[in-house]
Amino acid sequence: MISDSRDKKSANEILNDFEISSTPIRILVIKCLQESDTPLSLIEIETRLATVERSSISRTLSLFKKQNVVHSFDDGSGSAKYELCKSNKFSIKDLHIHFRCQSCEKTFCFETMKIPDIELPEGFMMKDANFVITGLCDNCNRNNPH
Amino acid sequence: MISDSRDKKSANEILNDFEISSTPIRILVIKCLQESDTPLSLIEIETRLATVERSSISRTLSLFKKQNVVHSFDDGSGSAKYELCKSNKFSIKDLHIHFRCQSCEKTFCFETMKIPDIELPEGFMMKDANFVITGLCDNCNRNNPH
DNA sequence: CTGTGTGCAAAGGGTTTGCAAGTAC
DNA sequence: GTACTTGCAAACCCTTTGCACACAG
Repeated sequence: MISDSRDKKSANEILNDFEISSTPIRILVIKCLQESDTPLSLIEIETRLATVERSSISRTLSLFKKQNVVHSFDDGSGSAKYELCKSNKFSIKDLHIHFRCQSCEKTFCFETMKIPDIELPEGFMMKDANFVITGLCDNCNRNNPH
Repeated sequence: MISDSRDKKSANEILNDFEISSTPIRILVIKCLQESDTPLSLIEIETRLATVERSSISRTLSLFKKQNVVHSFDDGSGSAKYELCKSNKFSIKDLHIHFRCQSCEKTFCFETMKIPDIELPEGFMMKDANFVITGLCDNCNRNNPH
């Protein structure tokens, strides 16, 4: 399976690790995210998993989010995007920059580009951050010269 | 008027500058944004301008956005926030970091903190960016010690 | 038998749009 | 009179929820 070369764990292993009982839909959702090269929205997952009800995916994602199996962020497209977490413990240090192409609408993870350290004003406390750059991706930039 | 000390121009002057015809609603929306110390959502503007229809504000904001009178960004609250632009020409260099407090739900502009320069992968082109930090603001942090 | 998981339909929140009446030049 | 503005109602998009059935332990 393609995904296994990249994300070592099987869907079942992930569910075990996070102490979530294994069900067909949960496995499908994890595999779907593993096999995608970009973060996906609820509806994109639904499209890929044609047999599964949107509400079931929604509930699955809520559960995954609560348990830190997935991380969600808002890429400005109008719908939240979901990606598998690398760790089962949330850390600001793991957050990376995302890029959304205005032309092909794909959202890219720049996993090596961590969100820069920001010195907040006195008293402010950072809990989470979302840094999304929009523009043209490599491919669209070449095909749509301005 | 309070706002005029901060944003030198009157609503009418702004409309003139951007070559948008002056109407009562447009003036109200600009004043509302000038008088607010935080960016506002469509619904927050509607609440402050009790007499004006939501759809009219929506159309006004669309027009303002197109003409670069206002800038909109997504703070993760579920509704887009609008703030007046400092310049009538959009520039990535003017973009600054926003902070949303999870407790009081206020969104702050950190105008002095520009969005850091990011070196994108080969071929990618930045057109816009949205960097929102969430957490606790000074005030809520003090009142809700964890 | 009891928990949990799922599908369906409906509701919800935020925003935009069609249309017709109102206004300005 | 023509073009632009506005208000109202309805539509729209994305997501969640209520409920009843199905299924596993």
